[in-house]
Amino acid sequence: MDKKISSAVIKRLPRYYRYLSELLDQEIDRISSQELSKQMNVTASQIRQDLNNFGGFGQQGYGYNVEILKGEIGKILGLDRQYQVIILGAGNLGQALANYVGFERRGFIVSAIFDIDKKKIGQPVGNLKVYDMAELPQYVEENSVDIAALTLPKAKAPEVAKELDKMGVHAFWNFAATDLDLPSEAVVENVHLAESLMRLSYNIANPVKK
Amino acid sequence: MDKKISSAVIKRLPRYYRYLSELLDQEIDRISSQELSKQMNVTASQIRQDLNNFGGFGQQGYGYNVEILKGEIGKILGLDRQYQVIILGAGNLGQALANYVGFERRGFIVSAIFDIDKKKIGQPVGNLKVYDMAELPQYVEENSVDIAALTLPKAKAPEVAKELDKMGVHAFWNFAATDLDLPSEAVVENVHLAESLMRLSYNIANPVKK
DNA sequence: TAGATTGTTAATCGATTAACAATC
DNA sequence: TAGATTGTTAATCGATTAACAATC
Repeated sequence: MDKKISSAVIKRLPRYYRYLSELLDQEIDRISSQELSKQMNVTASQIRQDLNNFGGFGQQGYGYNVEILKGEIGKILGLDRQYQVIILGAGNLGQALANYVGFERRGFIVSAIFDIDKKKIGQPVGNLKVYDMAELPQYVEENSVDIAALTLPKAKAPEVAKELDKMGVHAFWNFAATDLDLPSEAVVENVHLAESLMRLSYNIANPVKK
Repeated sequence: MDKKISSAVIKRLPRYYRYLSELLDQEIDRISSQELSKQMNVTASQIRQDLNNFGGFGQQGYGYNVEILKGEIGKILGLDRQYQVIILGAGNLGQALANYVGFERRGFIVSAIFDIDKKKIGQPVGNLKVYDMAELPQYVEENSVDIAALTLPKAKAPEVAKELDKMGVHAFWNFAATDLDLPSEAVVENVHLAESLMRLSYNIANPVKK
């Protein structure tokens, strides 16, 4: 019965969540769709439509309670639980992700980082040690793993993802410059930095004319 | 006269570019929209519509020449020139970006990295040294800077961006978890990793039902 | 109660897909 | 020439915006 939520809506939810968090930090406890729309540069109509995909969180004549709304969006986004994350590839980016404490605060716990490079194996990264990629199957068997972050070369990423999927890890945060091509149950969120940079260069090369 | 290209199209261009690069690596020199559509999992119609925003790059009865098409998309994306990039914030992410050689290959040259932390200033990052943020105005004056990558805390990012904009740097690759709010001529490409992770968790928490 | 603002339906706008004539 | 495939118009689909009755 639940009607499918469009991906356009889902893309916007984290931004609502961010703005609500900031309002809460400022100890603002209620907000109208109109006021929020001004701050976020979207239409009030869109905010109300988006939120009403999930239920009526507001109150006529009053607006939305910031704390409650933040909580509801958090639940929708699945932020009311913890996720165990492993990182595949201990290069610069993998290490940066491992060291980023912000993720931990939001419930994404990096529990291990793997590499194939003998020079890296055993080295410390944050308060972890780099594991040998060869130990991956055993690790996944013995530990609960919710998300695999792929920060390895594009040539390796699809096969490692496929193996992980077979081992029972079905959610991927993919930083490799390639598509993963996994069975449809798998969940993939791509972060293609090179593509992001190309969009930036497009907008530099093609300025909007006045 | 040029009709405005929708951002949906622009978002797809880098992916076309990536697939064409791979075809070229495989020494495939022609491809039809239908064959490409199969590989990329999009409709052939969409590919032809997208490309025809920019001109007729194909040939009836033949398809598209891979090398020529890649070159044309590269030009559209502004990849036929070099960009001087500076990085603001020498944390884990800033260092990872500075060390990532892939960008250099595509014409994005990281020429300097800045931080405010005395312990980091002067330290080597790749083959650069971390500059004192206080030297930023002088650096920008004396060197050409096309893009500023912002990998600093969200509390600092908007003000640093505003200063850079005033100094004449108008393109921002923003990794800080905040919106920048700059004059409309400025070009901003956001990479909000926390939001990306939330979309992943949404899709874990709300599996598509069969 | 009067005023404010939501929730929701209807109207508009834009993007995607389908179809096919043009043409290599 | 015949076959293939583009470029482009038309049809469909979906997302955004507008409007307003419901209601706090």
